[in-house]
Amino acid sequence: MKLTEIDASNFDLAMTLGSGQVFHWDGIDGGFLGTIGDRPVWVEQQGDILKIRTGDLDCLKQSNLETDDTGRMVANYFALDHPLAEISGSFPDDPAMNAARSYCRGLRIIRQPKWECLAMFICSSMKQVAHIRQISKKLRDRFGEAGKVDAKILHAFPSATRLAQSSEAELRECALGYRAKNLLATARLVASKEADLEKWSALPDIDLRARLCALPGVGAKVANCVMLFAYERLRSFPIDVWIERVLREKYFPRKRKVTASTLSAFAAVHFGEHGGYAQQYLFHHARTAPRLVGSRKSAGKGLNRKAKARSKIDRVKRPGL
DNA sequence: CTCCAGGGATGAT
DNA sequence: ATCATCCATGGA
Repeated sequence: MKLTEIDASNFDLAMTLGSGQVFHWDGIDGGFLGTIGDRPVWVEQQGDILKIRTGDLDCLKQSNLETDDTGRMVANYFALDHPLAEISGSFPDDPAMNAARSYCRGLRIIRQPKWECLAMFICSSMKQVAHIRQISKKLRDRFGEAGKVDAKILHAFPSATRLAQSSEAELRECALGYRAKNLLATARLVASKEADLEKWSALPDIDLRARLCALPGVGAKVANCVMLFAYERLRSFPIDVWIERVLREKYFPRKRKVTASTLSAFAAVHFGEHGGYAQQYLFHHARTAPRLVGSRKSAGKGLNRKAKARSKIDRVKRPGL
């Protein structure tokens, strides 16, 4: 097995893979094992160098050394060509953004395969990252093509065609719950090319978002994730509960009646042309940065044990913690 | 506009 | 061990 090395400055592999934009990489032996499209890959960062080992899928043996493009393929996937200094320099200068910017140095928005990204974000609805990772693994192990890097076995993400041939019951066995129906319906649209994901690359943001939102299981949040992580639309600003909390706390403090559309309109103008990057930095910072002692104690928790009737009150209080 | 299904991990008790 | 909480979409 061949080892490839490439330069990767201003890049933090572990933070990038752990920031909730992609769900299938496993940390192993100081590196990460996963797939890039159909290629099994093991990658490890040592300073400004990425060390890479690749394998093949069992179904297509092709160890073709003459046309080896491993380095370019990996550099493209991790978007090492994004001008990160320029991008983070374009973020607004405000306290929340500045804290996230310095915390997330080296975090990149990667270029994911479109179908895989769309499918996983359909599965992500109402799920937390740990659980989405399990869904990804189950779908891969059950429906994906097997391959290996050295002796390590792993599976590529199944094609839309393959999932279109499965059943809702089979998908439910992968812990998808009600998402199974949406994933299956969307897989069929994609497999039939009624939804031509590659062709949609040519559409302007507005039209692309409209097409994505017309797919079963895709609303504004999922569409924005797919636009950002698979279509390189770096303005797209997905708003989930974490980001909503950040926006309300940091940018609309002590204001009630801030609607979802107010927030997305604000985000579009405040964070600018690389808003998606800004969003990812704010998201990762909010989720993983150590909190000050005392500020993380949930004041209302002891009170809401039993009464369902109180859940309404709780909901109003939550964003404040 | 509001309400709520859905289900497995997670953290509090 | 139980129990509340986390969560996006789509339909009532």
